[in-house]
Amino acid sequence: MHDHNHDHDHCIADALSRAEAICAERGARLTELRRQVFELVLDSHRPVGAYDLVARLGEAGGKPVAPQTVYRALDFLIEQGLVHRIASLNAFVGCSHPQVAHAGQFLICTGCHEVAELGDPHAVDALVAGAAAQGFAVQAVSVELTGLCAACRGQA
Amino acid sequence: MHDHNHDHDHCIADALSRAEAICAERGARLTELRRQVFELVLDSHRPVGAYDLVARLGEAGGKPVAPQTVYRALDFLIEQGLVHRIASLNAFVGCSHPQVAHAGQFLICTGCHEVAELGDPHAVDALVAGAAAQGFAVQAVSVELTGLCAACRGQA
DNA sequence: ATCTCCACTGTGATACTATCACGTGGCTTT
DNA sequence: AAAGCCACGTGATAGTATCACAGTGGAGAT
Repeated sequence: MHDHNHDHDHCIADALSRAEAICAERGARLTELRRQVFELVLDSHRPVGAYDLVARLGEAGGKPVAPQTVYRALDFLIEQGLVHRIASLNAFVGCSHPQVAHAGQFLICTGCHEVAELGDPHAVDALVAGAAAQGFAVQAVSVELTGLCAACRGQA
Repeated sequence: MHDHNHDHDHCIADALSRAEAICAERGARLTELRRQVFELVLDSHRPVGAYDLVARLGEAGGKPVAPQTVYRALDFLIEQGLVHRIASLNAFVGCSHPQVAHAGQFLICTGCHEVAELGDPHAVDALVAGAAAQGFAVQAVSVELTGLCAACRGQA
């Protein structure tokens, strides 16, 4: 599955504490709802649909939650750089390195549906430079690579 | 508007004749419907929503067209490399260089909403190489840069 | 201590995007 | 001529996202 020999519980706990630190530092309010949504997004390394989150919150929390509520929480988490949106999947993933601001570069496996981040500032710089050469001022970068991860390649 | 000193009518006619040549060569059938959809997509250099196309076909063609019909035509055009899908906008644009197969790299202007293509194979190669270094086999690449084009920067 | 404001959330409706499932007709292939 | 594939028609439905308005509670000001 998604186990690349890592302690996922620890991974989640770690991300949560980092998130708390980041929000505290910025004066952003990581409310209970937002924390719950963040936890659910972190639950796997797979992208999660907004309506999946709606459903899971309904199961877990007792009282059902409206889509709007989830989208608002996601907007917050994305603003804080804790969550990324995968445009090509209409889905969301937890960020692996929320400390440093960075444009997302995602490796999306069609086999196991896991998503990894590729931290290659050089390639992004090249893209931004190329755009600048055409007079284009880049504000946001979205790089999404679809394919097969190492584990899934092995199985095939 | 979107006029960077180019003859847009000629631009469309040119794209159409190239499309016909490409399809003929491959034995792909560029039917009347598909040609109409392609023309509408080319009509501006802005991304067009599928339902925009549905509406415009309804106005122009007389008999209303179902979404499914448009999506099928778009699927065909994308397969042939004549049209690209912009995931971050859920919209479609005509391809500038249908002759050569290429992964799309798009410059999306938030000012005028025009989309240009950035043909920088080097940056893409770097991304693919970076992915390969993690054992990831890339099948498809999506690069979308949002920002301000030269013209819109000038106005601001 | 109270007031006030504003950010957060609740709630119902609605818009927008995309696909499923099934049927029909035409053109190619044999 | 028969078989079969491909494009298209059609109605329903699934999936994604936002609008508009109302209530609530906490942080800071007076």
